Amino acid sequence: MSQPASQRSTGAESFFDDAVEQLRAAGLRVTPQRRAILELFDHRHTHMTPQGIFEALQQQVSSLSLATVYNSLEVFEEIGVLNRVCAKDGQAYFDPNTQPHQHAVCQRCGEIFDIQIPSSKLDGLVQSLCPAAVTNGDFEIDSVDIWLKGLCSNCQ
Amino acid sequence: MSQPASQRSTGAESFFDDAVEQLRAAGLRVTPQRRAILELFDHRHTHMTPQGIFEALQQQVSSLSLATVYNSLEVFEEIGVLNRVCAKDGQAYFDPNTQPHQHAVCQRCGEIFDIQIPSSKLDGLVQSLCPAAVTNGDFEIDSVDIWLKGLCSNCQ
DNA sequence: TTCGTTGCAAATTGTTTGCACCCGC
DNA sequence: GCGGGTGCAAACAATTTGCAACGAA
Repeated sequence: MSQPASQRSTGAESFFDDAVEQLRAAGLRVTPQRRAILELFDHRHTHMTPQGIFEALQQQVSSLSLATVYNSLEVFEEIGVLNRVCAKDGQAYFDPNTQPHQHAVCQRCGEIFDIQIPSSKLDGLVQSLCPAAVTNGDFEIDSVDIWLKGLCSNCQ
Repeated sequence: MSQPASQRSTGAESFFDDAVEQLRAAGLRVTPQRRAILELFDHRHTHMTPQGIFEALQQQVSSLSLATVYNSLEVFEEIGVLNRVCAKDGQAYFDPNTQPHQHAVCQRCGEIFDIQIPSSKLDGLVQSLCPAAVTNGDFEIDSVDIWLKGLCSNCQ
């Protein structure tokens, strides 16, 4: 199958290049720290916590501050380079996949996986939930967040 | 419509009575503090945070400790009297509805509403998601967590 | 009377903030 | 050089824990 292009409106090649471009477009600076965080997401294309990012980087980036990691992640979220994902463990995970998608969490290892649900299927779901779905009268549904819970292939 | 019975295997009358019965059945003590928390859930049948419960009760229950609230909630969760619900705001909410159900969150006021989705419909959804839904090969789906995001009737 | 529970305060954990110094543009 | 960014340490917020006193069974 053809790999889905993950670029945004800018049309850059990779996640990293695209992110740098969006930083510049927003008038923000491309610092070594931000570069390092983006490169990390470019290599491991997974969901990571601020703490995890910090630990992964403090070896290579001398004197990196956890506060800077938080700061950068917030910036990345604001310009749409990363998505903040709040898992049930109370921690914030950041996701380089900014396309609409859903998640599956392994109940044993805690790893978060992306799920691509065709928007048509999702729309159908929302439609089927709409009528009298919410107990308290009419609730105007804006979006749907689906979390599958179970076991990943490694933990089964 | 007939109101759905919310009792568990014990067959008690109200949420409060049922909860007390389950406490005793588990060999745990029914203290004034635990009673107060259960009564609060019995009156306001909604989702509450530990802090919110504490604030609601410290007026009537002299010298109630926040630690006790946390402690009691953990006990209630363990014996199946309450469900812990982790919302996106990072806070833990506790839900007296222990039947399988889904949630809708108002993006403005933050209130959490229960949604009753027929299990047949939910099964259908899982079925439709199962085949090749998860990017990383086979993921063994155990349960599904659905969060509708939007505006409640009050905030529209 | 006994042992589960409570209250308090201190410890943890995740995240934010204030501020002087630094460096990308 | 300017002004945004960084690092550090302190501040916060949510939650947990240690321990002596307490009280439900």
